Amino acid sequence: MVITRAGERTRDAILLQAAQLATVEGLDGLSIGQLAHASGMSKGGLYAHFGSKEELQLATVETARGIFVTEVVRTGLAAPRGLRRLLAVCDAFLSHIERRVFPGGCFFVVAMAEVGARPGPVRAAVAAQQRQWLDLLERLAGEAQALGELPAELDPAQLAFELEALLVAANSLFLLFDDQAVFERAWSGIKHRLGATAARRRPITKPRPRAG
Amino acid sequence: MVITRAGERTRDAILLQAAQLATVEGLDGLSIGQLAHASGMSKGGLYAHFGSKEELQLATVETARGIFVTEVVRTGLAAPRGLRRLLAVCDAFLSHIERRVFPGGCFFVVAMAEVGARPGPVRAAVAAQQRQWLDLLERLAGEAQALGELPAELDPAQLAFELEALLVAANSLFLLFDDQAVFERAWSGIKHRLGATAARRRPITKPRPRAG
DNA sequence: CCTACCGATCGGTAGG
DNA sequence: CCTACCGATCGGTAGG
Repeated sequence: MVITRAGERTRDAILLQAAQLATVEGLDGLSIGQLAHASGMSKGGLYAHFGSKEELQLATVETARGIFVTEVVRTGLAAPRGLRRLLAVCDAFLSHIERRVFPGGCFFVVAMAEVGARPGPVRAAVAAQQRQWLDLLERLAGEAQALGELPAELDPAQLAFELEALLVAANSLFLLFDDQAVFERAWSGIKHRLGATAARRRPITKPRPRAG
Repeated sequence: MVITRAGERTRDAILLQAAQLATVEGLDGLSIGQLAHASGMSKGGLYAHFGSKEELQLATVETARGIFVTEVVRTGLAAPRGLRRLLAVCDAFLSHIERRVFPGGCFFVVAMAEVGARPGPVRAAVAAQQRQWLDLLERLAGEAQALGELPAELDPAQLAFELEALLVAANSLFLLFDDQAVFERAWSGIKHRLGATAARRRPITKPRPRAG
């Protein structure tokens, strides 16, 4: 099978739409017909790219992972190694929520809640991403420790759990209450836990308006 | 309209089913036909109790709130006022997850993720419950403070945010990874944050097996 | 990538 | 509380 460059671009555009829509409608609530319409295609056209809804969901998770890596991981890793890098990753996470990179907040928070109780390939894909994310936080905590910027008796895995908890809480309560104050709460908790005094960068891009 | 006792019991049974199912399928994924079948009724029979799907969803949120109050709030409030009561509420929350009172974990975590980006009556109902829950944690933190069991300079609202974050993270990661170790992580974070040394009660009821 | 179609199920209603 | 039905949409397929 020959995959043309145009075909790839179409596929990418569909999956970008899918990742965005899934944070509002859910990975299951997102229907093929709805996605086809949003992409300006026919349903049949979509099935030329994805053989089944589950295949589409898996490709959507993979696309969301790519966006997450670009927006959060790479942005954070640009900071100098150690405590600053750990803080920068947390900052980048909060920033991508505040800027509404996904209209419904963190893609993986929505996905976790949706497939958490439904074993299968989609849950496995979401779990793998979450595992990598927690491992990254743990590794960065360990590096900060190695540089003497965090107490040696801290458990990096425990720290990763607590940072993840604060970040996700900010995401969920921001969406539910539409109140930016939760970012201050999360950041305050993170600083307190890490014994740091760093200030958050302000988002550069303006937050996108909520879809009516 | 006369509401018979039998009618009330039927309604309660339907809503209990709905609350349980919604934690797996979602409030939207839960269909009227599916719920009718699970309740041993016809679809038409369900519409005798609820005029629309949204009405059913609102009644389901209310039922879930009732279960949450019984399982978590009342259980926790039975402990003596102060730090012990705050810890008991957190313990009761973790226990209701561990015992799988809802098959898909905390009802309101699922609901928040689902309706967080979709304004409407259902989101408002979920937000109201969440507001009450955070207020409860804040009030209990304040009481512990008044008794001198927590430092006076702590912000009770900030504390409530952080406790909620740890509890919800335990819920989500427990479901995703099927690993009870997250309860220790959450409890460790809670104790650390509160400067407490309390041990968790072991769940009395055996965890229910996962639905295949 | 399209049109045209399949059976199944969706939320909801009529009439009893 | 039931049966019987409505139009719309679901995931998916055939054939081009």
